[in-house]
Amino acid sequence: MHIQPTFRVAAAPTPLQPHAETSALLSAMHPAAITLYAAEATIYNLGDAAGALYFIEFGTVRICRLTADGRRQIVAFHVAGDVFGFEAGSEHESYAESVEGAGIRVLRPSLGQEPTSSLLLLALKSLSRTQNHLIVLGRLTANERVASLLLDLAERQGDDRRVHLAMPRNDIADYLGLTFETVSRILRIFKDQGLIRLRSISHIDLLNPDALAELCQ
Amino acid sequence: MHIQPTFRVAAAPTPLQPHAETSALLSAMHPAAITLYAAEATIYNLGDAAGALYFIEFGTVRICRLTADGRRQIVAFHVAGDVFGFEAGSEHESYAESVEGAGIRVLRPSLGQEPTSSLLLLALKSLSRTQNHLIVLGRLTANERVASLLLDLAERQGDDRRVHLAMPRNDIADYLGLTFETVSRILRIFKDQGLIRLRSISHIDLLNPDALAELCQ
DNA sequence: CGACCTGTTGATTCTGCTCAATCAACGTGG
DNA sequence: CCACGTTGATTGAGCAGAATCAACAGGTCG
Repeated sequence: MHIQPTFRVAAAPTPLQPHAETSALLSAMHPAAITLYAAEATIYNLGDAAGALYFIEFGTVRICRLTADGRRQIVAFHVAGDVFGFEAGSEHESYAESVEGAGIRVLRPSLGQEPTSSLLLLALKSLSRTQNHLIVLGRLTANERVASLLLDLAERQGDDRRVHLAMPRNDIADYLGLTFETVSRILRIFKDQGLIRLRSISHIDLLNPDALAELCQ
Repeated sequence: MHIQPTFRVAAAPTPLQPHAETSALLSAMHPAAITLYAAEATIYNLGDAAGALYFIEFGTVRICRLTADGRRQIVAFHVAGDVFGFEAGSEHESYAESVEGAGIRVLRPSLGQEPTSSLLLLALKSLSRTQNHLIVLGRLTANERVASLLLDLAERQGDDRRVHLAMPRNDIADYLGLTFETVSRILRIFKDQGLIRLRSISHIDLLNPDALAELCQ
């Protein structure tokens, strides 16, 4: 097991039983042992050879793309149970970093093997999620974007009343196409409206999920 | 061959030799005969049963998603040679319409068949394209968005100096996360700057592709 | 204890939206 | 053939939402 320095787990590791297609994939692809990544560690970089997939045991991962002048767009956040690393070409067109500390299994494809249906399904789910995010970036207001993120995280974390924001404000902004100041302001607005409670900087109670859902329409 | 009423082809049909993975897919999936669609015709709708894929012989297709209150986001434009219709679940989460008249072959999956690698590759290319569009919507200015569309269309149409805008301004706006007035204004700005020439409402000459490329960084 | 980093808050600016008028292209019916 | 209505595109004026610039607070680490 490879351990990176200054490892720190922000949240308690929450192992998660994988979905049907994920466990099918895990058995088909001979997963490696868990590699531990420190917070802010690079998992793969722009231009790295693609092919392997990554299964998250615990922690949070961000997938990023850059404009030529360095503006960053976070394409996706992945959490425990997710598989990421899909790439159409032979090189990664994005880079992946751990947000908090994370534990990840590398899945290496058996050479010359035809793809399984579970692999295709995972790729298509990724596509569906990404398409959905296009609506967020293209057609929702800043308020609606933040509300949709809170609800999305709540759903993925399996608790519809409490959300753990593993990522800093800046990451949220780069995911939602906003600035971190705007994210901060909108959280405050939601607080003032009694929609949320800021238990701590990274823990938020959703006091009125329905009103939030109403918002992101 | 099924023919829809009031068929009209805006541009001359341009049959295109498919890429390697596409032709592999075509032979593997027993394509149906070409169906002709009139302009603005529905190819599949929200909630329709998914599973089939669609190969474009000629014409342009838009894939759309809606917010709950009816705002539209065009998730992708597809042109001759493209395959679309991928869906993770059993129902379509978006709808597809012809922009101009279009000729399309339906590809029906052989039941119980494992996916081919060419199918996965096409899905991953779709994912890559969609991720790239996230940058456009999340991090580019209005000028940069329009410039990136012009260059993208030029590249896909195989002529780096002339672009055919098959879709109305409103579609461009809903693809780029703008309003149609803004699209119109920016085209005028580009014209005034000598970057483009509006040969007609739907035909644009790129007088300075490099400057446009500079723009979208 | 001081430096640094993240987050919050305020003031101001500006990009792109909204609302509105006008125009051109096209089709229809008198 | 021309008047009229319709639709998409262009252009203008004013406004609003989010960005930018800036100051400051709180927590963490050396």
